[in-house]
Amino acid sequence: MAHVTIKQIAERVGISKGAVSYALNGRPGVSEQTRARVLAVAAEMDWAPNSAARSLSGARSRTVGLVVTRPAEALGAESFFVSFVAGLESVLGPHGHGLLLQVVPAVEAEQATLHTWARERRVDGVVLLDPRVDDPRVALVGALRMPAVVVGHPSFARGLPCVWKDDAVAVTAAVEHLTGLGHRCLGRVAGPARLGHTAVRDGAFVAAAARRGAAARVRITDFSAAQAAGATLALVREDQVTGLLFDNDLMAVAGLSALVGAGLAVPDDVSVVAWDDSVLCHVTHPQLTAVGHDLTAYGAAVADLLVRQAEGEEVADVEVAVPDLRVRASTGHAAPAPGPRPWTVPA
Amino acid sequence: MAHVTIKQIAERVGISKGAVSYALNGRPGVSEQTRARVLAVAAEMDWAPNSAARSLSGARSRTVGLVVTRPAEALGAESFFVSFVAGLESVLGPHGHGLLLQVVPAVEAEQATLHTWARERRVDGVVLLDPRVDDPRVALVGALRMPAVVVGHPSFARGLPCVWKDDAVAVTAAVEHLTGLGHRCLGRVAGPARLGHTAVRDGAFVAAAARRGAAARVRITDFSAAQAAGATLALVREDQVTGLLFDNDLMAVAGLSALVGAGLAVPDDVSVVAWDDSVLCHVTHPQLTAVGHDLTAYGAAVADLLVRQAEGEEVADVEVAVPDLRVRASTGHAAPAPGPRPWTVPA
DNA sequence: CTGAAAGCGCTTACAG
DNA sequence: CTGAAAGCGCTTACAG
Repeated sequence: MAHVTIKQIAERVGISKGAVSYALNGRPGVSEQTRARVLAVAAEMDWAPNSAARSLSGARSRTVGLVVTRPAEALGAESFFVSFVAGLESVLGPHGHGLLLQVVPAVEAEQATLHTWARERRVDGVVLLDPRVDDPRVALVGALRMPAVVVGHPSFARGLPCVWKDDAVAVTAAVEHLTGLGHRCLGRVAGPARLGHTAVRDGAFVAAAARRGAAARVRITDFSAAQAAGATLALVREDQVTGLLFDNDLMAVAGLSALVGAGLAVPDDVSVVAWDDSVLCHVTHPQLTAVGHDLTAYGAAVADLLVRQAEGEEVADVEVAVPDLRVRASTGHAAPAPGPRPWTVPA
Repeated sequence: MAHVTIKQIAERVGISKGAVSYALNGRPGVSEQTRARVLAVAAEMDWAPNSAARSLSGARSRTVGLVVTRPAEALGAESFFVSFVAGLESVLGPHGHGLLLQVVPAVEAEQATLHTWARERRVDGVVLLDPRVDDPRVALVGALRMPAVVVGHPSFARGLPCVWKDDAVAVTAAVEHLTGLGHRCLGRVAGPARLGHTAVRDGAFVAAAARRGAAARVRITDFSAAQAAGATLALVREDQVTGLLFDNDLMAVAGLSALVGAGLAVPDDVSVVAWDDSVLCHVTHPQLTAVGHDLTAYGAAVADLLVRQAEGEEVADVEVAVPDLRVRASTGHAAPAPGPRPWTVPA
């Protein structure tokens, strides 16, 4: 049963290989009767097209590539990852496409991977995660003439098709939630400055706070738990912040722990808002208010755009649903009387 | 520069395509002088072998497959995932192999994927994660004559090569740590019973507790945070457990939260030991004692075995380092006087 | 040491 | 509607 080819099907049915190919691919050139017979025999023989042969004939590999850079960018995205990939697969699978995954230590290696994939014709297109400011990958895939979809804001895609969500609106909702609770001094524990979405969120954060007459402080981190904890305590102790917005769930959990460890109560002393709303937000005490989104739908939209683009279709940018704020126990009213607090005294 | 083929290299150097192939693959049949010239020209033209053509000629696709089942099994493995895959890639990349990833909703779909990959000749071999008791995939890859490596204990691999670590020894170390602190009644929050490693760990847990004269209770869960929280409270309230061992980090965090939410202190009332020791264990308060292992090395060992097997080598099972216990603040001395406690009164 | 040729399993113009 | 043939870009016996 192994290694069934169209040649064997052709012999069994008594027609040429070419006719078998037409029948199998639903193209004109064979009678419906012949087509039905071919399909039946192929199914009976458990035939499937040899992917290498198909790629070599047509131009397509029926494979899409995804490079994940680790550790910095990816660490924060661990919870992101499985859901997003599941979304990709929900579209790729039914189209018969595979997902080639590469995990690399740094961004330089990512560019080398894209170059190699292009030269080897391994993939029909690639997903570009976490676009950076002046991202070199954008120019690279252009030079390689490689179909690509940027997962992020159009301003970072510079002409490449992208799938994006409006983080600015979500940040604004979080800020208004906190100011609505009476918080007058807000802090944001952000990811690396070179990431495009950091810039978008920072800008929206500062603007939204200003509109509400609240102070806004941003601290940049590398997504690590240690830096998240440090930034959290610095914001609260040095900047008198009482309401915090984090750039992902893991940092929010790390920040929560740091606060509790410093003798501060959440939400009585400080309110905490996470970002992504993975299962982590449900396993803390108190549970975390979070900006949440549908990662699976996000991945599906990316795959859809990529497949259509690889098939030569003209595609336009896609905006998915705006992330929404899911309020839980980690956000509460600010203390009525602002002013010096015990913990502002140097430890 | 696009679409460079060996034909073009042959023309440029002035020899046949066959000779170019020999030179490029380091095979005898060309002079060293010719080989050097070919290599130089290939590099200059930025040539790389077309992967489809190479697969079609030889039998190899230079691709390895990994199927991840979601949600149940995979959810607990999210933190597991990126490190393990990074380990796989650290070996696959230098060998020029790609990793084809599929995320499927259930185990039936996983078998369909393996079948499809075999028929399409998409992969040279597959990684089988989370072996189950009487795992149907083991028989399937045998029938498909598909090279495979089982990530788990030899008793579940039934003849397939496997990479494993001695969980029983690690469980025993955790039990002895807890009994050494004076705990006389231990609980284990386990994953699904059908998973092979659940059986191994359950058995070691009960046996080790018995050797120390301690009581042992096991509660099976589906890896969800909700069931982990429920099992934790049931063990403590109904079974008078004071020392807990969890099957992964996420469940340990969920259990910790449930305990704190129920007014219990960790480690003063209950000690908690997590499993995997991902970053999650560092972002709780208190930080979690955990059984930890080197996931990247684990993945690298799997990839090494798979590549060697796909190349036709006879391979033997590989045992990687025994997971070790990393003691932190979540484990402490048991209350000296056992007996009824306040929280055993029905809430 | 080198060249000419067949073949891997498909797809796709091109004739009948 | 159908068949015979060329071609995708490699690898690999087989002759010289």
